[in-house]
Amino acid sequence: MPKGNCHGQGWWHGKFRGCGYRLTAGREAILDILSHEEGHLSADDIYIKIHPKYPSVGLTTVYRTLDVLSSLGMVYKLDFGDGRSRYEVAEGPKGAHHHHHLVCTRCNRIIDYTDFIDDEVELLNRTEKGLEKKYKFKITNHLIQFYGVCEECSGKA
Amino acid sequence: MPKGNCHGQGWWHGKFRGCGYRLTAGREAILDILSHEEGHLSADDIYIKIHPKYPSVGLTTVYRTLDVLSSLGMVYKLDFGDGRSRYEVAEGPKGAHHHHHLVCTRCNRIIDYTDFIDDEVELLNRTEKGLEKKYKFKITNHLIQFYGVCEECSGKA
DNA sequence: ATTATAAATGGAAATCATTTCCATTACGTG
DNA sequence: CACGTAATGGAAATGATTTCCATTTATAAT
Repeated sequence: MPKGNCHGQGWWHGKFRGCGYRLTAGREAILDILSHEEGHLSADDIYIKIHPKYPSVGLTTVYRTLDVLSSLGMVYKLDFGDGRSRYEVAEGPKGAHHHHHLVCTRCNRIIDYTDFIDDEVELLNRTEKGLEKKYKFKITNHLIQFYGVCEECSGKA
Repeated sequence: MPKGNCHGQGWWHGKFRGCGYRLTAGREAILDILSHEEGHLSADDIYIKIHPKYPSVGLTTVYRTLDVLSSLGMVYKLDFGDGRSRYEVAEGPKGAHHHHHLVCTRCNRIIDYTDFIDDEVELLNRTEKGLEKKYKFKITNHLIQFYGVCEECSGKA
């Protein structure tokens, strides 16, 4: 039983079982890495991190699991323009705080920010309601990213 | 001289030349397609559309040109999660109207919307200013997308 | 106009993330 | 404990994008 786990095993377990998925060792390992590691991991990053402890978990399984997690809404699949998908745990019941991303187009560094999030979310909710009505579109999620040049890179001119 | 061209050749020309790029036939053809075609074209879409008229322009050149256009900020490179990049002309001096995207996660249809854009942009500008100061990050661009299920797909249940 | 030079090109081959295939294994119900 | 189905791993396939390199072309200088 991992300590400091901000999600609570019960949640994963319930979500999986409820949708007819089985909670295997590999899947737990992947979720565990995602919720304990900082940053925005690619499938390969996760594979590498898991491998020492679970050498039997293959890259294919990592991809498959990330798909499942993503379709369950437990994980967000992100694109920062570097040619590979990146994943991060979604906010669970007691989960991570809502945040958005600043993407440096020079060095590809990602900064998570939570500033102004309340205003953003408030506006987004309003916008979502309006869009849902107008386009008869059921909105489940949103993405906001700002692109630009980070402090280090702008120093380097 | 294309008619109804909402960008004006002068702009492209100036932007290219000013940055030391040469304005070749292939590059013009690509920009032309992008500014006259509806939708969010992939590199291959563009290649196919150009090919009948410019059979000598290769796919490699399409990719290269899109990179240049993208780095000049004349074209946005977008990811809608279907495994290929999509491109659209950025707003030029007299260019296309600012809009964001609704992405259907079932059928991958994209809806452009301009509703609520003014409020969004107002908030974004405020947020950008705050973020720039706090993170010493020079913001050049932003991305907003909503994900969900479109009318047709929710009918199909 | 002519030429020199560096940029741009196309086509084939290479790369690399992701998916597919399929025979084997393991979960969880009965 | 046995069964049926979901899950697995590893190799091979796929498909978008990039790289290579010999050839062509746009542009600035003559």
